[in-house]
Amino acid sequence: MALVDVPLASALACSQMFGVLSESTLARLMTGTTKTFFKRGSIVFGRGAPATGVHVVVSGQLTLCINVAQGGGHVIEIVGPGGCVGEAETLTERPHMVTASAVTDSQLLHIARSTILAELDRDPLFARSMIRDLSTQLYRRTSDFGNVMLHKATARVARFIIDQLDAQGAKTGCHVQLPMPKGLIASRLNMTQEHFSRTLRELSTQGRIAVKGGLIDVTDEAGLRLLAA
Amino acid sequence: MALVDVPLASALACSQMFGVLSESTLARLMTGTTKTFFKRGSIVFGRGAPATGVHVVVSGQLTLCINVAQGGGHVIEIVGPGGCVGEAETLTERPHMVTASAVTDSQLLHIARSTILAELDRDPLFARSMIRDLSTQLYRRTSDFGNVMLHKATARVARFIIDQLDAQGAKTGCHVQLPMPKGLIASRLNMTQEHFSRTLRELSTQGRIAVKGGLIDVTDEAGLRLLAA
DNA sequence: AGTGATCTTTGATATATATCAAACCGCGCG
DNA sequence: CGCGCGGTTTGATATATATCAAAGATCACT
Repeated sequence: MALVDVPLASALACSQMFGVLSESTLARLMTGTTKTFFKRGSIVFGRGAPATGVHVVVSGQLTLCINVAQGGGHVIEIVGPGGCVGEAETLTERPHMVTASAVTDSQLLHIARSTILAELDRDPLFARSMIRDLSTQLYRRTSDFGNVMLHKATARVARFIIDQLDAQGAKTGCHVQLPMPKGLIASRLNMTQEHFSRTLRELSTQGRIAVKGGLIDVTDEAGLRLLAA
Repeated sequence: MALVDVPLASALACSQMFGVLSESTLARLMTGTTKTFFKRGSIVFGRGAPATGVHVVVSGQLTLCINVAQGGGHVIEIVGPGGCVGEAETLTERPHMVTASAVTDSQLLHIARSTILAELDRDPLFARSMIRDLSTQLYRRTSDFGNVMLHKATARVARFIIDQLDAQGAKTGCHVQLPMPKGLIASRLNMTQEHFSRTLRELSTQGRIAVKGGLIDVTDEAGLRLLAA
């Protein structure tokens, strides 16, 4: 898979968090920024390691896993292009609690902690951007937490499909492309691969979806949404 | 229970988040701050309601619950004096995802959203404080999430007791006072009251703890810590 | 096209946890 | 003192989910 070598600045500017910043802020941030590349399956940082800074995903996909290295633990988050990982650890000066690994070949940017801290002091707009980012992540994490605690496996799967449907937009009609191997999705939903498989089957015998490999055809969106409630 | 009526400023200054701020910042914040009081069992804000600002706990205890009003849903967080709730929702302008209710009679401070936003723009130190607070919460929430996903009930209970032990300090020796009714703790640990009760019993027949009502005597701390790993 | 490596499905079984129902206890209150 | 009531325990049972084992499918790469 050939990767376009995007210039640093424009790469940064494409991300949620850094997109709104001024030219001069970006310029200063770039000082402490390095391009990094991780092959599919490799580890970006491991649980327990000190946080050296923030990683921005330019292309590819990362998983954040709890407990074990090797991406083997439970997946708690999937991060795609424009996303950002390691903020909380960088800012609290605590070791990483999660292991980040590349699901696919991934191009990242690494912004050193000192650079982040310095810029936070310098540019109020950057601070605001960071605040927005952290708030959003906290909100999302809380939401996920609730989902796992509150709903049964079927509901979690239904919700995941619905979320994907919403995220991938109406452009695909009623089709959803699973963003990664089913095993990882299962883990993200806090269930085993086997259980996930069976749940998918169950949903499809109920006529709500049709599964063709990693492509899911949502045939009864209303019903799914009801299940996901 | 008689509550001391603490002056606004010193109350604010006692909290984690606002303690480090300058006099003038506090003065400006107080402009948008009101004292509020909630009786045991009453609801501070409900899921779905728009976030009007941040609540600071001066005395008492709040639970944050997912899904249902009445404090009946799953407890995801217990907040005591010095703690702060509603930051993420206030800053992302999204409705509350959790219901906050008072476990005991509680004195709170409410800081209006506009005040928060204005001060974030004005005082970089406040912004930094907010960033630290959000990071810490995100880190904690992630940690809790992992705990629930990864560990069995026994381990979660063990960890809870250990955490309480650490939090209440060595001053109490090896005794832990449960901070709230067992049913709520069970919910916080994502299990039923019954299961919690049985787990406690199991731990005590193993000789690791001794339970006397809401008071727990930790007789084998090392063993407990092992279980909690 | 073949071939290994990875991902996925299926089946049988074990286990953790929830649910339902009832008894029990401590405690404020009349 | 006894009464009622929220909180807690206990027991019997049901259910959701994990685990183990093996077969099947898919896909990158030769």
